[in-house]
Amino acid sequence: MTDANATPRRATMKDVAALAGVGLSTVSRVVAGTAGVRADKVRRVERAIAELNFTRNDFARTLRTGNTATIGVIVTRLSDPFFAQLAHAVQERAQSEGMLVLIASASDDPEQATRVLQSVVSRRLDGLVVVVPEQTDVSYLQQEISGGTPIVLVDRPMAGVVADEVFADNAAGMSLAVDHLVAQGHTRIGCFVHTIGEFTADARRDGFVAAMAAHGLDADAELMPTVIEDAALIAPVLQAMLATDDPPTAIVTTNSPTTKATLRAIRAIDATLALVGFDDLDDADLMERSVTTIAQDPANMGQHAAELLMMRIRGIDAPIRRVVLGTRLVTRS
Amino acid sequence: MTDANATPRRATMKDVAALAGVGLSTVSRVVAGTAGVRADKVRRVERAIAELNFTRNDFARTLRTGNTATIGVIVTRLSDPFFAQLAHAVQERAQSEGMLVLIASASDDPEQATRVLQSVVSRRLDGLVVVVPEQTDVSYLQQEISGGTPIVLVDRPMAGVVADEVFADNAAGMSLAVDHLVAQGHTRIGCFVHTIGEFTADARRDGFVAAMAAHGLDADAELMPTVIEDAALIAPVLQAMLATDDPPTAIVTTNSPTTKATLRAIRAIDATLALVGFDDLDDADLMERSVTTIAQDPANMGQHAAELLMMRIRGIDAPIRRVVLGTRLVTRS
DNA sequence: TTGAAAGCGATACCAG
DNA sequence: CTGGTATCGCTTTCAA
Repeated sequence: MTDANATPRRATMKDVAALAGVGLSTVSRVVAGTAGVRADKVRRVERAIAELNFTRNDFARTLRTGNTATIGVIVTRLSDPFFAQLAHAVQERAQSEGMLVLIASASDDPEQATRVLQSVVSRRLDGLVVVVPEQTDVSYLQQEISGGTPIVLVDRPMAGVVADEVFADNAAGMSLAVDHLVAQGHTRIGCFVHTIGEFTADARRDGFVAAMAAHGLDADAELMPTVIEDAALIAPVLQAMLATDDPPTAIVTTNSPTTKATLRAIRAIDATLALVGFDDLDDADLMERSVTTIAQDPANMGQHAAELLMMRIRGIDAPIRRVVLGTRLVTRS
Repeated sequence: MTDANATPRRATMKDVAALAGVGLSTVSRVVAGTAGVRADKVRRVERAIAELNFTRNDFARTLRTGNTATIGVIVTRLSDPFFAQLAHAVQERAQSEGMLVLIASASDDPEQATRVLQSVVSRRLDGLVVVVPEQTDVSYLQQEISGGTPIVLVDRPMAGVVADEVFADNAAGMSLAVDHLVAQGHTRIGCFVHTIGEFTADARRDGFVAAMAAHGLDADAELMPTVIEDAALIAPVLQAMLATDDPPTAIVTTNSPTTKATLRAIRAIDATLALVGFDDLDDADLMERSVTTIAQDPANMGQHAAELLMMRIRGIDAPIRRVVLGTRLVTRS
């Protein structure tokens, strides 16, 4: 209240020590909760802390001790609910261990992702959960790992980085989708692949082909276009497919934007088709057309990633682990 | 590569200086990009940096300079898309200024929110964007503000904290909703309020009442129940309303979970009703029943919050500002 | 232009 | 039990 404008310098342990009439080390002990300080001194220190409104400077502490009690989560786009949930789960888990989580959003642009990743890495956090575009330059991550900073890769592997990993079982998921459709009598099934040359897209596409083969069915390349996640572009492709002699009666998609775009395309050209989408859709029950989906569980992925990281941070020296999480068929008719 | 297991100590500026054969300060200057170092020395230092794989320890830097180049964003739940988008927008804006963003998710539980908030505050970041449950204990935030850490409150005010604020114009939004329905000929309009005693809920409810009054219509208390965001609980309430002599022909809701729950309730009891929901719905175009909404723009809110914060961080000493952002009627029939 | 040296605020080892 | 004191790694005068 006195000296209202001049930003009052924050109290340090030295100030507390002076006011309490004890040594600096004693204050440090009290703050750290170390046992072995006489009760009356503890009280005096605590009173001084309250009076001066002291909070310890974590930067100094970190500089001295080297640990940050913080883990970093870098996801491609936080505005994507999948990643938001993933990040949230990591945070919840880490928090229960008293750690803080620095969440950073990297953007789809590999250049920018590299910068964000760099700036997080330079924070020397205790561990990192990483989901970035596959083209991102992550060469220095390996150095971090060998430098002792544990890293967990989620959703997709990164070339040149050997680390613990948490992935969805993409192939099994596609198998679930195909099994479901075949059980309903479909034999001409198409697969809309969201992109090419990326881990999840390729894995799901391959999974589709394998699942079809397992049923003795042919995965016709004509029915497996790589489609941009845009209804206006999907509609003509779909229409052309349906105009052939042997049109598909069902479609499987490889991610949720594609599922939504396909739903819009189907509506636009008023087609009749079964559809199974990879990744669950929120509020699918409210949709005009029911959609069966293959649900991944982002929260579960986040928990596993956090778990793995905590284990490494605690110094457990187990071999590199790859956790592959199952998916679930959510049937809606 | 040599000495593979013993975690190699990270190189420091001192190491770089030694290898490059220059003084410590020179290395610091090169790293900081300060002008006035002879080109050949710059080169030598850079070579040494590359060789030793040096990265500056930000904690030491922060300890010395006092600024973290990091802002904190605390939101109630990151798994809520609204907040995820908000946080993402802050991050994008901050990043373009070279700042990092620490995003923390606080949970709906005020106790836990308090702890998260505390731990973020103890990080002494350059600024904070805060959205926490209204019951959260934020007494110490005011100290932070007077201690020089700028804070921006988003979405809702917090008792006892005088800071810059970014809110949606809740009353005007409700007015948009009512105007729209009245223009369609509705006069008996209900309002499902998601809770009581919270800023947004109260503001929207009051806005509804005022908007009705502006049309000379009565906002019947019977038609303004406080409903839990659950279709099973809303259905009987709605059914009872419709069974009266003078049933509503339209409903306005005060947030998106309520909108969705109401959609489900309407479907469950097969009612015929117009509906306008506060907060836009993703993929509303794919829904069985079209829903007109009042859209807030979380990204815009985030940008404004970041802008305000940057301004304060730069030391602009303007009076406290309250930014009220407009909402938009998204008509779907 | 450059280097030496004094801190930033905590921790932790050592005597007492 | 307690209090000095030497760091942690960097920035920033201050002289040279």
